[in-house]
Amino acid sequence: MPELPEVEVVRRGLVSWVRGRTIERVEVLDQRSIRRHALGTEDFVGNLEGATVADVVRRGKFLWMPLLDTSVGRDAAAAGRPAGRPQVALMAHLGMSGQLLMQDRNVPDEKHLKVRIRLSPRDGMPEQLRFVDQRIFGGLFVTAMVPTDDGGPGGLAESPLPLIAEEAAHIARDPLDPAFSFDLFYRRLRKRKTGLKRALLDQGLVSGIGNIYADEALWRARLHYARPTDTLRRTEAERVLGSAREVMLDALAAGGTSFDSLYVNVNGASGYFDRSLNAYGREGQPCKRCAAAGIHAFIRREQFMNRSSYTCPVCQTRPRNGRW
DNA sequence: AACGCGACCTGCGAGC
DNA sequence: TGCTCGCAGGTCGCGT
Repeated sequence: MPELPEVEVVRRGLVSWVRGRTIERVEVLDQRSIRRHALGTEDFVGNLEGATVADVVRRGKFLWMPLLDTSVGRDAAAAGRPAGRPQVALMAHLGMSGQLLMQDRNVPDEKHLKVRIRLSPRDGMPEQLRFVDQRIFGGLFVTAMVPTDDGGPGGLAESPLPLIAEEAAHIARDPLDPAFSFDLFYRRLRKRKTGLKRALLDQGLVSGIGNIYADEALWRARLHYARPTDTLRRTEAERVLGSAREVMLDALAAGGTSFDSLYVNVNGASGYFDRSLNAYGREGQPCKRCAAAGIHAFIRREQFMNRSSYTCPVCQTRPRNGRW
């Protein structure tokens, strides 16, 4: 469900509610939602209770909250480390259906409420941060903050910390990251022997792009999903990357893409970017660009990578004989 | 290195 | 009405 714009909407919504607040109590209502926390529920809860949220940071679709722990701070000082430097973070991945919601204590539990985090009181702010997840592909876990070789966590809010959550260290920077390097992306792309959409969805090459925005970026760039990456000219790679950046910024401005109540921001509201989609989910409907040029062309749906891909057969021509 | 596939889950709408 | 099927924004790990 959530791709970069949706996760960024959540991050922005969260930051003013949770930064500087202390986690008072954690309730895990479904163990499956913390299965990526290998040391179990007790360890998960123990790491969180008493810690203070320093920030909310994102890379690609991973979101985490570096944690300050006063006791860790004292230990750190004794050990000669800078006091108050986050050693761990609360990591969240929303998977296909995860939600992070800020709720008052009197709001009834959501049907798929998995984890409840009570925060220290603050005037006019909801008490609880709730993790709600229907399909349980997402989850929460505590992870170490480790030094990164590429200069910081990235995301739109550059954290001042030269550390990254360990479980996000294998994720490449995303196209909205000010430190994203097109040259590095293009060099790595040309070395791949694969199709363009597969590459766009590879979070180790470029992060944040999922099935919706891959199809939208390819449509905007007039490129086919199966185009071999090792034949892509620099201008074409710039076009598709620029399109991805544009479409995700547009979606961000619209509050994200929601087809139903599954994707909502931290206040429970849906985004409206689905009205602006040109390819995704539009099977059988006219290609708007072709229609504007007086050509009758209809968006086609095909199975690719065990999921649906939407393309215009006229303006996104399929590669022939691998010759470009 | 790349790819295909299954696993991890619940719920919805279509069709019978 | 109730059943089965296909489908859904993602990631990980296995075998080939």
